Amino acid sequence: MTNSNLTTKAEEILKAAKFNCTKAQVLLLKELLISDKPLSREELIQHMGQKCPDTVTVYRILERFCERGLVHKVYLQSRAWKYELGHNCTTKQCHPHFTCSDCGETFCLTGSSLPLIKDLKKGFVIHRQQVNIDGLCPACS
Amino acid sequence: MTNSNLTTKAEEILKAAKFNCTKAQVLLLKELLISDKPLSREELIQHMGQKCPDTVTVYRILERFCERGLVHKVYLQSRAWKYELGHNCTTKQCHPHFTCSDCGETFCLTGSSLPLIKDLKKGFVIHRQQVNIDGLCPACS
DNA sequence: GCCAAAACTGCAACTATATTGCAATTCACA
DNA sequence: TGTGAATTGCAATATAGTTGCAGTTTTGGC
Ligand SMILES: [Mn+2]
Ligand SMILES: [Mn+2]
Ligand SMILES: [Zn+2]
Ligand SMILES: [Zn+2]
Repeated sequence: MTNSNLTTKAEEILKAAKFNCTKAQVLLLKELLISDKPLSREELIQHMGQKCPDTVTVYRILERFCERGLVHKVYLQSRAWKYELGHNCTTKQCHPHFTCSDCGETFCLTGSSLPLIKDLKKGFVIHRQQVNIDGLCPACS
Repeated sequence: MTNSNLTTKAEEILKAAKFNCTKAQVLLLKELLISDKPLSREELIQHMGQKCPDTVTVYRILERFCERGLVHKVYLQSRAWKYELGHNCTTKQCHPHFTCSDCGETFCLTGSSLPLIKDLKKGFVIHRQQVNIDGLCPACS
């Protein structure tokens, strides 16, 4: 996809979700669109290079995106939160993630899934089920 | 279980895992033994009261316990890590956790489980699978 | 295109969480 | 009981995320 097509796509997504097409939001969304794994604030900032908005702005954009479900936080071993688009997830279930204990790399297992948990006691309402697997990746095993 | 029995139990566990029975390690392990959910460093310190060891010591003990598998870190929404004994978990799978988006309470779903993920690409080696569910607890739904 | 209101941004200060270095203390075990 | 190894406390430091506020950009109506 050309950079210009990518920009258009990002703008369309923002409009559809009723976000303003500010430079910072478009730039950040483009990074999320081309990533094949969840990214930390730090990683996003590195990828965005010189045009990168302020750290605080990055956090605030991510928070806004999360509030409306455009983006998910993924809770992994790393101390820093990671963020990814929600588009590979069903209503109640995110695809599983695999993190290598050795090299630290995280992989999105978009092809795999587990059933939603059953037999929850009365009164529990599931919003989203996340699966995280620790282990060794092909490069490290 | 009386407090003295609990102490004995903690000491036995420590010895079995080749840990020294220091005051701090016994005290901390006792807190983990009586908890029905994963606890943060902050929560552990509050529970331990005046006899509580230094914050740094708490972190270091937890780290040592984790290294040898006595304790697991649980990765939840909260920014602070949470810790629990590994004794409710099988080799490759921890019991699922449910965290209420409203009140923030975390529940150990020791009665439920999901199958281990299948069809992982060649070369991936699973160490541990964690399942985290966000939603509403009975009190909040 | 121009304007006002709303949304967004950057900077500085701040909070929360975890780590490191090092000297002092405690523990296991002979 | 004495000794080396393991553990601990304290102070300093690092890392991750938040808040307040003034200034800028964006949108939507004209
Ligand atoms: Mn993913
Ligand atoms: Mn648990
Ligand atoms: Zn690896
Ligand atoms: Zn609740």
